[in-house]
Amino acid sequence: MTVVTRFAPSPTGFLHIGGGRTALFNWLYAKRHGGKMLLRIEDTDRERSTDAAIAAILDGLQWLGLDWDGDVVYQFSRAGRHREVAESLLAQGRAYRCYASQQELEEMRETARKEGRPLRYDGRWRDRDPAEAPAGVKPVIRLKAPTEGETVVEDEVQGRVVWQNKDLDDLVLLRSDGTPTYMLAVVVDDHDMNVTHVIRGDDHLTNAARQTQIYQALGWDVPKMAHIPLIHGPDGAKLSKRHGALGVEAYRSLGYLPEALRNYLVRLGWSHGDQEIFSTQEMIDAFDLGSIGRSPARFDFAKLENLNGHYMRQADDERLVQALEDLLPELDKDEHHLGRTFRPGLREKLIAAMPGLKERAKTLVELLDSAYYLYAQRPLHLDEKAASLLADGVTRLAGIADKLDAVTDWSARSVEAVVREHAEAIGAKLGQVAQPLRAALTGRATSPGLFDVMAVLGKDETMLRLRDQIKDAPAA
RNA sequence: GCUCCCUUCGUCUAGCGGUCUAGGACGUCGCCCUCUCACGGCGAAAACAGGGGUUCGAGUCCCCUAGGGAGCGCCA
Repeated sequence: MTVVTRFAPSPTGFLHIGGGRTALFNWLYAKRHGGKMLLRIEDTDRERSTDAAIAAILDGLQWLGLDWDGDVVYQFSRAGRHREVAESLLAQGRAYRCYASQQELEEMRETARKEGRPLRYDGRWRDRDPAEAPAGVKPVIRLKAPTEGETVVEDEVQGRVVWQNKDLDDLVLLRSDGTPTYMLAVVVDDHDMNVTHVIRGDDHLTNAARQTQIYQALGWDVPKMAHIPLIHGPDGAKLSKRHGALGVEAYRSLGYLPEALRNYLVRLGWSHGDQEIFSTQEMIDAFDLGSIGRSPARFDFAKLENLNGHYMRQADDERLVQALEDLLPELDKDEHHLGRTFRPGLREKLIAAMPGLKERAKTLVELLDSAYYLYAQRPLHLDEKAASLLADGVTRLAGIADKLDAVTDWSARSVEAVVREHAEAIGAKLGQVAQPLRAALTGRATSPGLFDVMAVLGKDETMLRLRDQIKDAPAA
C-alpha cells in the first residue's frame, strides 16, 4: 500500500510556522516512502475562510519548497458527500437527530460547570422518540457514540492513548443547516482520499478519539495517526505573533533562506542522533515518525539565525545576489535608497564581493546592509565609529593616496603590498593604517577584508573616496 | 472542573536498565587565528523537576506530587 499523507490547513490566516512544520513532516514522510502528499483546504467555515489566506498558504508552501500531489481539494465542495455519509449513519441507527436548542446546550454546560461535572452533551435526544420533536426546530445529526468500553488511538508519536467512552459525548456530524462539521468532513475526506497517515498537531489528539469513533461507526479502517507536539514561544507559552507565530512569508522578508528554515523546522521535535545539518535529501532519507519527541519545543531565533548563516555561507554567490534583489520589494523601508531592483553594475560588484560578505551575515537583510560600501554614494557618510577611527588615524594616511595612485596593476594583492609598506615606513602596525582606511572607504568600522574591498571598488572609486576623506587632513 | 499529553544544560536534543564521572548543537564566556567584524580552531561553565518504589543496578520501568500544554462548540 502506498503511503498517502495530507496537509489540511484551514484558510483563516497565513501559513504559520507550526503549519509549515506540519506540512514539512507530511511531505518528508511521503517522500521517504515513495508516497504522495495531498493538499486539502478546510474551508467549511465560510465566515472565516478567505481567498487571500488560501493564496498565502499555497505561496508559503511553495517558498518552503514543499509541493503536493494532484489537485488541491477544497473541503467545502464535498459537503454533499459529507451529508450523504451522515444520512447513511442515520439510516443505520448509528446516528440520531437532536433537537436541543443552542440555549439548552448553553444551560447544560453552565450547570455542569457549576456542579463540577464534565462539560458534555447529555444525550437527551439519543433514545427519544422523534415524534416528540418540537415543531419548527431544525435538528442536528449526532453520532450515537458507544457509552461503554474504551476508544483507543495507536499513535505513531504518542503511543497508545486510551479514552473511556463514558467520557466522550455524542458529537455533531451535521449542523442544523445541513452542513457538515469538521469532525465528519475530516473523516470522510481522509477516507475518500485514501489517506494512510494523518500527521498533524497534537491539539488534534482528542479529536483523534472522536474521529476514531466515526470511522468505527462507518466500518472504515482508521488511518495511522501521528500527533506532533506544538511549537511554543521562547517563554514556553503558546506561540504568539510577538515571537514566532509569523507567516512563513514573514521569515522570507526577515531574510531567511528556505533551506535554513526547513533545516531548523525539521530539528524542532525530531532528531537523528547528533546530526544537525540536513540537506533535503538527507532529511528525506532519515525521516521517521518514531524519532519525533513528545514534548513541545520552543522557538529559538538564535538557532535559526545560526543555521541561516550556515546556508548563506554555503550558497552560490549569484544565487545570493538574486535573493537579495528579490528581497528588495519586501523590505519595510528602503533606507539605502536602492529601489526595487539593483542599478546597472551593482549586481556584478555584489557578486565579486559576496565571498567576503556572506561570511559576515546571519540574514539576507544583514547581508544587504553590510554591502553598504558597494552602493553608497560619494561623499560617503561615515557612521560614528568610522568617523572616530578616521579622526584618530587620518595622519597615518598622509601620503598613502599618492602611493596607491602609482599602482598600475590594481588588485587585492598589489594594494596590500602598498599599504603594508606604507605602514612599515611610518612605523605603524598594519591595523593602525588599515582601520582609518577602512573607515574612509566603507563608512563603517567593520567590513570584509580591506584589500578585497579595495579590489572590488576599483582604483578610481577607491582613490576618489580616499581623497574625499583626507583632503582636509593636515599634511604630515 | 473533567479528559488527555508532556518534564535531560538558558534553548533544540542524544540516551530506548549497566558502555552516563550524561554526549552533540545553538547561545554564553575564554584563548588562538587576524587589518576590523565575521568565519574557522581549541577550551570552559551549564541539565536527568521532586519524592517514593521495582531491580544486583534507573536519566532509562511503575506510582504519587509539582509544574507546563492541549482539548472539552451546530470553529477548524
